[in-house]
Amino acid sequence: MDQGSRRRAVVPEATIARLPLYLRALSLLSEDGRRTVNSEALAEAAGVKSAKLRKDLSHLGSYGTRGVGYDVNDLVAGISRELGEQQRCSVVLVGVGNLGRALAGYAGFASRGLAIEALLDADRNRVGEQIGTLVVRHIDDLDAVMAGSGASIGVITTPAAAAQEVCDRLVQAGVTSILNFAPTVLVVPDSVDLRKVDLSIELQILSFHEHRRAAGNAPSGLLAEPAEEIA
Amino acid sequence: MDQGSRRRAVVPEATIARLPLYLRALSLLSEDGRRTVNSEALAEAAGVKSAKLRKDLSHLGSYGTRGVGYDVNDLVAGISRELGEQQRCSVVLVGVGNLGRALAGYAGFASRGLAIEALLDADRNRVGEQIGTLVVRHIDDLDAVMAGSGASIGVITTPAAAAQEVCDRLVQAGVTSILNFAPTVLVVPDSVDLRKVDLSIELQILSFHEHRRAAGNAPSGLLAEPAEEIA
DNA sequence: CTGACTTTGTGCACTCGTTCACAAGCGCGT
DNA sequence: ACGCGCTTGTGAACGAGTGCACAAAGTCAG
Repeated sequence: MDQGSRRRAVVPEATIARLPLYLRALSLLSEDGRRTVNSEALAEAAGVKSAKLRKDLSHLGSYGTRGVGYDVNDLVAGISRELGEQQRCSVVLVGVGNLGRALAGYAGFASRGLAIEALLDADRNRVGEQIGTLVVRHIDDLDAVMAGSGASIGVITTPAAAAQEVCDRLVQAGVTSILNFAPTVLVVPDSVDLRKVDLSIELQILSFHEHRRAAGNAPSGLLAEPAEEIA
Repeated sequence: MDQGSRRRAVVPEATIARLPLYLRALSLLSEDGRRTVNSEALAEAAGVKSAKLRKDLSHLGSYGTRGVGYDVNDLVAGISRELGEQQRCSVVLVGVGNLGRALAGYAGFASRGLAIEALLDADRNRVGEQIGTLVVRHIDDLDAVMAGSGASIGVITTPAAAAQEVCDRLVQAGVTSILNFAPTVLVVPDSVDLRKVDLSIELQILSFHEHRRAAGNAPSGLLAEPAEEIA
């Protein structure tokens, strides 16, 4: 059975991470009425080098035409399929603070096949609050929510102290992928896919570069030669 | 004299990205009263392998004692210095939507030497609103704000459509590092350091793995081995 | 003081990802 | 019909990062 899965043996992780980028760039092009686009133009729109773009796309098969470029619609379809947007993936979000609200209100999800099915929180004061089209439910309703939605992805936007417990409950409820925004290290069974986003770290990295830039401006004498460093 | 700048020739980018993690783990250990910690324990607390931790730390110099481990306080001081937390880095945040609010309220910044100095928005309805200790100001006040704070880092949490214009204004106002949360590709002069965080992409990556898991159920061997160690 | 034990720091091999450069392939003009 | 000029797809070189395994360097008991 080698249906369409000839070349799709392995798609590198780094490539996967860029596909949504390409998809977004392609959507803009499509709205502009572009029918085809070459790797140079698409790469620029996505903020990558053209060679990288071509190699990435080559991993999902041959969607381009030499001498012409890529058919915008075909490519959108191809990438979408690769990302699994056919089967609308249901998401449960736990922790309706500012960040949770931000994610709940993010328009990009729905159009990408990702539907946030439920908002949960441990704070009874927040339960019942309406956000967008959803109503916040209590975390204890998790099992009921899961039964109703068949969600398989959980998003944690709780304070760090609550994250591990929430994580455990999500796992027990049958969630198989978890996206953690809480600034803490979570432990999950090997069978669960765990990703982490740490908003503060990005700023600290910038701060580092800022710092180094300032330091690098200093007189050259400071950095000097390694000279007698060894032994 | 030759203070700490002996070995700091080059610190790999990947290492820098993990330093905040170590710092957080160390803070917890410090609060628990730990005076020293070995690479094994710290690595587990930070969610990395011990060898990686040691190599990372070795890039900032020799903060460990063989046979004992690392002095928690020394290490905190060393990493903090490396990250440039001495000079409190001022941050200007533009776009006070849900995400902007979430970042503004994030407690972790202040304790890491990162101070959000100002919140700006283009929406006059939001101007004047108080968030934490700050009052939202209009984006047109940017130059005044910059003059008063000397901020060098800008954070963009506006809708995608407004991001490039905001970015340009930040650059013109003298910001030298920008963290972009808007789902769009920004163009900046080479002299400006630009980083990007795309919240929706992370979810799409999870969705992909979810999809693949469902689709590619086991051409090869069995899944996984029993869980190893879950502290 | 010495020897055994612990833990760091690091050389090396390996994997993963990026970049270059170019042959293969395709459409178009003539 | 046919070569010409584009653009893709990809082999190969390169570079960054990871993990292993061990020697170096310290502590501690006796």
